[in-house]
Amino acid sequence: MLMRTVTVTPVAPFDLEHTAKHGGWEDAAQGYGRARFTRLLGIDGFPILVAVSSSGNIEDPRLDVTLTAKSLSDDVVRRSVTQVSRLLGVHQDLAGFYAMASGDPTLSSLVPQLRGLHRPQANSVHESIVQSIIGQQISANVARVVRRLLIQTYGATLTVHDTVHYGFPSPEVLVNAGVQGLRGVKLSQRKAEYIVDISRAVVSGTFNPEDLKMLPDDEAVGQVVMLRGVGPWTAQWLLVNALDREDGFPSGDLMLQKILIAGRASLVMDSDSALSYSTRWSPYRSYATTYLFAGLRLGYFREFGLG
DNA sequence: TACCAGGTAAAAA
DNA sequence: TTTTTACATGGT
Repeated sequence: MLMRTVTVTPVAPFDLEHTAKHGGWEDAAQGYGRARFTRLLGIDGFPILVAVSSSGNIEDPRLDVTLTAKSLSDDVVRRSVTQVSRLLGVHQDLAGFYAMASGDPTLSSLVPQLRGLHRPQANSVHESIVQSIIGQQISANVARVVRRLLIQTYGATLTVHDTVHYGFPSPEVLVNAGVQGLRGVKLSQRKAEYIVDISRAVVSGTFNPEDLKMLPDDEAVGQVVMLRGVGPWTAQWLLVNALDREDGFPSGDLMLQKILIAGRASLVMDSDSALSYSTRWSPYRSYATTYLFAGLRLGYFREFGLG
């Protein structure tokens, strides 16, 4: 087993714990513990374990990225570092969002507590779509159980220091697992069909998910909702979680609607009124979304019965 | 026991 | 065109 360490300098301010622990979905393929972010990547189909720790501070951040794999060419190292930089959103400039948030009644007290939180990005567009389909209509806790089962059943593995690390299953593996295989990890018949169909389209080249990154927001949404199993909620989360757009807003999200009600003591909130309310945060709505959910995980809305 | 949860597609009206 | 309904399952 080989190891290499590379230093990455994020755009300040950057807080690794906030970004890796509170910024996105929990996931059996990646996680934060002992002041380190770990993730198993697949580069050219070979598993690469990535571990990231902070060696600077929030205002002068530096990240030590350690790669572990059976072989590590310079090219693999370079691509792995590029990928993990994307995962942690190190290039994102928070200044515009912070300026907007300082004058906003809902965000002004929350945002300083999360200073340095960047928006984590999914490992791939395909992975983000699959994660979202799993999460449709079920609670975050149930979704976590299903995701862990899927990843530990079908993901690639790499054992380092007697610890087994899991990667997220590739489209090929999900096609081979088939609908029956996915039902076995507690997915519904319908969600299993969605995931197999979309994965098959990726494998066959009918659908090239990474091409969405080159499209404007509305065109990317228009393309992805044509997939069976992907609706507006999934498409909007994709803008935030995988396409690295600054102004996505999943207005149909029930939990987000509840957060908005809590923040403004409003009586009712549906998708349209949530979208209407959110325009005050434009063009930084992806940041607002990420910060609100991070606040939720930290118990910031507990007084309103949330979290 | 019932009901809800970071929705969606398909059927029914 | 708009309104229901089925879907799976862990937590409360």
